[in-house]
Amino acid sequence: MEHHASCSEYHKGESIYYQDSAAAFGYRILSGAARESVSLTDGRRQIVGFLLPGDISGLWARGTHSYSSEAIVEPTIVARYSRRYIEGLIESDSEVARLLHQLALDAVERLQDRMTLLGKASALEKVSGFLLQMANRNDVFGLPMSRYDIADYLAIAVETVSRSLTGLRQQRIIALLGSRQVSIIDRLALERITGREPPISH
Amino acid sequence: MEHHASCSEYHKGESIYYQDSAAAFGYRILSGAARESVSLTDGRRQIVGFLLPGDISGLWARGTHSYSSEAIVEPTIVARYSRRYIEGLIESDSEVARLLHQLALDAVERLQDRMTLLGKASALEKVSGFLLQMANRNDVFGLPMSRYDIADYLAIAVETVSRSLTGLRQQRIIALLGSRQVSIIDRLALERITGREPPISH
DNA sequence: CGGTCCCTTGACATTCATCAACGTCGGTGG
DNA sequence: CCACCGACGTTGATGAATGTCAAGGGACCG
Repeated sequence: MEHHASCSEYHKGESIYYQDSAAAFGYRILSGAARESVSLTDGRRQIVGFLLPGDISGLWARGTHSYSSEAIVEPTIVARYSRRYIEGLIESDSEVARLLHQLALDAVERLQDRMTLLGKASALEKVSGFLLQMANRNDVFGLPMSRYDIADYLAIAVETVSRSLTGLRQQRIIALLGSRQVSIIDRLALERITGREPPISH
Repeated sequence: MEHHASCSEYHKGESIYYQDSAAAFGYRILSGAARESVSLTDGRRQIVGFLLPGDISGLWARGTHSYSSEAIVEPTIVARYSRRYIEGLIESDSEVARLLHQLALDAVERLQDRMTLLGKASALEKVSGFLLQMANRNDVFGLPMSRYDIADYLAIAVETVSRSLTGLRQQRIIALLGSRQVSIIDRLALERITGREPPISH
């Protein structure tokens, strides 16, 4: 399948694809990071997801992309696959079909996680949940995106993101090594803030 | 496939499946309605989705259900399918595989809609967007769920839902025929609110 | 009746968005 | 090298939106 892919390098801020454009390709981030966003007519922007290395994008849209996608680190390298080709493969190769189905399930799972994040009541809960999502078992990790991106992702103001982070820092729940590097000191406290209930036995 | 299904009738408030229980079955609502919810440690509840007749549930979870599901109207009739059986079918019947894949894509689409709803800034925007989602081409429709359910779905307080609705009613954008029946009078105004605008003054 | 939901409204408290100012960092050109 | 600039991040002050608390009414049911 790899020889049906083409790789491109994108600069920070550069668009990978545009909202409402024909969804002819699937994309896969090889290095760097990107954001998927919707822009509203009044200039507000809603970020619907971040793409990290290994992540797939553009495969679930029907017809046209619902979102646009832009690189957010310098540089970001992306592989592009023809969807027509992929869909042909699905028909002929049940192994590929299974893989694609699995990827769709992954997408559902991530969307559900994101939903429960947005459903949180307070800004502190949202930020804490976001950090836990970004901390993939690793207590120290980098944030490739800006505070503005985080704000638009969580649907709160930039200032509130900043204040929540300094609040967490002052309580020694996290430490910040520079503004884009986070270290979780007290993971339990973070999880308590987000408030997911432990399993109930029957 | 139908003879591998079993139908059950649920009373209002009765659980169809439980959070963290083994996801052994897929479900399909035949009549009535249900809600999918997560309960948080502090007693708050987050509703992640409503299930209306024809809707599918439980097929995307891996291992255990992330949510619990309860009937919200009296009575609610649900068909239950063994997932093991379905997964066997996927292997052997590419037609079923395609159908299931399609259903997964639908699920992604609905989750994305819901996400953009939650991403809205103001409560009025959320409620308006919710009404538009429930009004499926039909300007007059019923709301099977209570105000509390709507509140937990949109992550706002019950009182705010109520106030938003009376606000819309006072501006003659909607009419309420009893508390569970809505008639959209000015769909354009609703869409304008959802799109981007601050509250309209009177 | 008397109880229990469900819905609405009012009064008040709190959170958060907004506006404004300032600091930092990295790049760029004088 | 330094001055300047723009992007980004933080902090403070303030008002508006919304959560919280309280009360009451209506529908349904025993």
